[in-house]
Amino acid sequence: MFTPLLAYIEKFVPLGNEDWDLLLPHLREIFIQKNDYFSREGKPCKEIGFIVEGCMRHFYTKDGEEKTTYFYFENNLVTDYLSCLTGKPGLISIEALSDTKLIVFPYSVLMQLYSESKVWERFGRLIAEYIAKGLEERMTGLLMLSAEERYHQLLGSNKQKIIERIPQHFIANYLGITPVSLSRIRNRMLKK
Amino acid sequence: MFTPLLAYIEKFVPLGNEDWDLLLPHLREIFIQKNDYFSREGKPCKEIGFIVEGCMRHFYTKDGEEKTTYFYFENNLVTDYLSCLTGKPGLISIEALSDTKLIVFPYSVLMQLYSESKVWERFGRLIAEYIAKGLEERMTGLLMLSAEERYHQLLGSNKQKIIERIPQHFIANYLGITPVSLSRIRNRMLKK
DNA sequence: GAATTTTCTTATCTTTTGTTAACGTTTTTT
DNA sequence: AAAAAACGTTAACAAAAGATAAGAAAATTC
Repeated sequence: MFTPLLAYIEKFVPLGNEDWDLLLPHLREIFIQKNDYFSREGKPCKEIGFIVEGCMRHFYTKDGEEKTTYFYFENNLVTDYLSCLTGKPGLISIEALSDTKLIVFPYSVLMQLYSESKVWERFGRLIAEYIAKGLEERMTGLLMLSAEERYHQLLGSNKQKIIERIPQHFIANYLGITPVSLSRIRNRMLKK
Repeated sequence: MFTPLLAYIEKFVPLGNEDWDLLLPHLREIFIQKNDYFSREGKPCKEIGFIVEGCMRHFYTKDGEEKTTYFYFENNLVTDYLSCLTGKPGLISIEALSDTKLIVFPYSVLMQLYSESKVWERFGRLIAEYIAKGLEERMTGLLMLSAEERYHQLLGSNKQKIIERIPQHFIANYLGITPVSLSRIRNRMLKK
């Protein structure tokens, strides 16, 4: 039942039975319906989720409008990382884009594991490095590429599933532009 | 001689003498003159630096032009983190903006320490988390704030030293705009 | 399956941003 | 100290992006 999470973790570190058993009792399976929330702006996020099925969007609110800045898919962790790390209320919300099945556990448990086990501490480092790597690539893209180039990059990436499932105005936000601009970019592409 | 680095590390983890002694033999003090490089695009970055004095810029080249995207100051680590993590050639260069005094050590040594000592592994996690936090905040700014808002934020931040020492066209790049646009923003501010 | 809502595109207008170039100032080099 | 290079501002024009609204298509709800 929890094996997809185990497989994910083992992409980072080899887990002995005794290590896995430290986490196992704290795992729960939950379901979040489409349009319901995993984490809400203003509330501290205290859980880590692993998406077994479904997808979610990460967005913040500005001037009353929602701006989607990230997506989460199957076989990936989902959390308001910043809120977990700082313990402060989250600046963003995470909402299910479809009915979603998750494995969740408290961040406090993970912190506990960091102290108890060398393997888990290493996992914590590798995950943080993995996240930093992703953010750095994303940020470089925002600074050095035009919106059009970013869209092309997105189309050519392994994130192509984004395109298939996600409404376009969310993708526009992800690229840092308006839906109208994205529509124009798509239009231009057709003509070439 | 190396105490500023020790103090920096101890902001993350308490270091016993035996932990510090693992790193100490690998530390070197180096000087990089203004306009010389710490790391170069196309070459793997294999060293971590700690700036004792001076400052540096992090930039990439696009269409033959340099785009500055980050700055490093005293009492902070400097490295091409992405290149260190992946082992691949760096996409960016790091150049001294003034004569700079650094303490450096090989990334390979740090990785070795991660395996040898629980304290160092924890340090690696906390540093990675710290970097991820910074990147996330920066990226959120790029996506949810206008260039003008970002400039105001920069002025009001603890990074105000950036403003004092750094040529404005570098700051413009940092904000993701052209120098001309930044000049207009500044002009508008005067009139208010 | 009809009605409603959501999503995407297109058009128009406005604002912002980029580009290029000129000019004065400051800094660096020699 | 003079010459050269780098820097910041401004202006004029072009290109891109935002705002708004209208309409068509698709998806959802009832």
